[in-house]
Order: sequence, then C-alpha cells, then structure tokens
Amino acid sequence: MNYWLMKSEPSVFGIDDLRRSPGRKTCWDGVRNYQARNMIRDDMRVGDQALFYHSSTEATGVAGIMEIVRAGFPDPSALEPDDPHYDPDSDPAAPRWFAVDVKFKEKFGRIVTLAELKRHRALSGMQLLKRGNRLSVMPVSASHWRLILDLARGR
DNA sequence: GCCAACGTTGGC
DNA sequence: GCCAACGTTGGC
Repeated sequence: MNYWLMKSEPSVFGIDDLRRSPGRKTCWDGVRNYQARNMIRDDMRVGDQALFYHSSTEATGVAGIMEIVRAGFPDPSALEPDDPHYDPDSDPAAPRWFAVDVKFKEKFGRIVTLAELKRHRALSGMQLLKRGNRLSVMPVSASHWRLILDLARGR
C-alpha cells in the first residue's frame, strides 16, 4: 500500500467538506500538473491512504486521512466547458488529466501544522518540506506517515 | 498583499 | 533548443 499527501485549500474544499460529501466520498479532480498527473494516473491504487493537507489558510497543515477508493480515471472536469478546471486543449480520445475518488477516513483532533512538521528532523526528507515544492500530490514514506499520525494523536 | 519558486508558453 | 515573459502556487 502507498501513502500520499494531497493538498487542497479549505476555502475551496476542506476536510469538513469531504466528511459532509455524499458517501463521504469525492472526485479529486482539477490537478493540472504533469508530475502529479503521472502519480494519479500510474501509481495510486485502491486502498492507498492519503494525508489531507490544508494549504493557503491560517493553520496550514495536515488535517486528517482519506483513502483512495477509485484508481486513476480521466478527469471529467477537463472536458466540461463550464468547469473552472476546463482544459480546452484536452482531447476526450486521449485524456490528458486524471482524477481519483477519495473517501474520508479520519479528521485529526487538531491540525498538524507545517511549522510543526518542519521542527522534526526525522521529517526533513519529506517532499512537502523541500524548498520551492509546489506539487499538490506527492508520496509519503511509511516512516513519515507513522510519525505524522503519532503527532496527530499526541504520541 | 507580497514575493519566491516553479511550470508553461511562445518567439526566435 | 534557448530563454524571457508570464501565470500559478502557496507560505508568510
């Protein structure tokens, strides 16, 4: 099983929105970066776990956990002209962008903040903490995953 | 709101 | 293929 971290701005869609979604599931669409696309399309598997990361907000950080419940499929929002993520250059016959379905698993009792993650030397290798990182989807190692869950649960 | 860092675009 | 200009991300 793989571990991931996926970013979203809570002012657009946060972990509470996911929890309130029908079936506690949503289509994680709108990713328009090729590196992230490749991971969504090629590497995400049903049953993989993902940290839900809140970006661009006060208290940026990890808010909880979700699970991949449908592996990569062509992102419908790329083909829908009314969608803000519409890509006019996208070809339905050769999909460029991909999405997964995710399901709410857990909301932490608190946000494990970015500042806090930065304080732990054991997490210094995290892609999230690398300078200039802007990926909205990235892998998380099993050891980093465990440590972050320990932090969330007060060890 | 500012700005650093990065990805993409397009002229050449 | 180079690279300047531009747009976006996201922390602060």
